[in-house]
Amino acid sequence: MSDTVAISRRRETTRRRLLDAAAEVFAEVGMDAASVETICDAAGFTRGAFYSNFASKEELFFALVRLVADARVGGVREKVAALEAEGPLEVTSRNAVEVVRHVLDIEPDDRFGVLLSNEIRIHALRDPDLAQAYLEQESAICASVARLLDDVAGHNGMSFHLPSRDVARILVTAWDSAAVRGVMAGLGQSELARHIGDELGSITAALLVD
Amino acid sequence: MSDTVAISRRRETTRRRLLDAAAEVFAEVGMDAASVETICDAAGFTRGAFYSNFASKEELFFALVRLVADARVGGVREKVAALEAEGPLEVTSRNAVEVVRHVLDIEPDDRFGVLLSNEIRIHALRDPDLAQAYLEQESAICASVARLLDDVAGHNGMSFHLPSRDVARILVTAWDSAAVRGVMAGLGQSELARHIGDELGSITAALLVD
DNA sequence: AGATCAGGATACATTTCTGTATCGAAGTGA
DNA sequence: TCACTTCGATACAGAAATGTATCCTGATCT
Repeated sequence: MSDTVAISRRRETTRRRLLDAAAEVFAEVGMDAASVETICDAAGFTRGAFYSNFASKEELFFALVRLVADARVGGVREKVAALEAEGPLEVTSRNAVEVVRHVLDIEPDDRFGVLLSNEIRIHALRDPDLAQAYLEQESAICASVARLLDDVAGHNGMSFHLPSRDVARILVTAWDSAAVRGVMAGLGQSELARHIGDELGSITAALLVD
Repeated sequence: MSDTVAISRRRETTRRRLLDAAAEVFAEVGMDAASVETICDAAGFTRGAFYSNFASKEELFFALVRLVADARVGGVREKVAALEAEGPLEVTSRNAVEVVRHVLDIEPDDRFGVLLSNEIRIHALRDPDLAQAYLEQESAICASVARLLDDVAGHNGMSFHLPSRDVARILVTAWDSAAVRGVMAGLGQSELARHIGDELGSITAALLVD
């Protein structure tokens, strides 16, 4: 009995290492340009291990998308919960920027994350299953952000020019596009974060009614 | 003399057909998943013609990106100029939606266009040269839109909560993301256009100060 | 008309990738 | 300790893609 357990454990870590390596390779060169062998090299395995765990590169990609989506959504939920637990945030239209910096903190995306999520995005544009997963993920994230916005605004007697759900979507969208521009401009980790923060801050301020 | 002219003309149309076919194939399956042969089939040529015109698939891709970028920027400039030539647009915060529908008209992007521009985008994320081209294109488009916004707002004694350049960027960004969501949701041409229009309209209204 | 040449087609050599079938090592239970 | 199982490594065959070298056609000029 402990037999199968130990064995599945090994299998699990192998799968995981392959998935991690694949994420990196996919981010770097894209899913289509990545060969199975390249992924295996990066993971420190041979193709034997790969085909023992996945039927194809596509199957691995699907698994990876699920993993990433869950991680993202979970991460946002967590951070939002943490923010709310810190007690009511003090906000005025003046320091809205600071609040959004907190929201930004939700996902300190670096180059790697931006590349990976855009890789997922383009494949979701072509595959209905992936599209659904992508839309659900985005929707879940927006819902979390919207809740946070409601909370913050409510505790400060403020509101937005749009339903919080729309504001959330705009912010998430702007965050993504700012990240893309930042990566293209070759910004490093910290510059990237500040760049995104500034952008989101000014948008939030503009959408706030006080 | 008319020799070389006629010959270059044939060459030009061959190049063009290859570029058009490539655009379609790239949009459909992505640049990395597209084989040179597939592109040639789509264009009605063999690989001989291809390698007689391009050194590699990458070179063709670069040429295509330039073409698309120029077309986009030019298209936006044109439509904006046309809108401005129609005379001062009447705008109130009430019909801001309608004005933005005009702005939307700038580029009635269908599924094909969305796929292609996102394909270009992800490669630009990985290639510095492409990145520069991409950023310049976006910048040029935003500039046009910003001019239009200034014009419209000026003629109506209104302004925005943000510099028009920022508003333009937000709108272009939102437009892109709405298009992506629409394509993922499987919307057709007309639904897609309305979806994007609604989105941009409400954002514009929210950012308008009257 | 005949010569010439550009440009696309054909044929070929090479590389790369995939997927499967088989092997061997390491860990586990009796 | 010995048989057994699992799982990753190795070896192999086939397919697909690339790039080049050569051929062929049709248009142009004298």
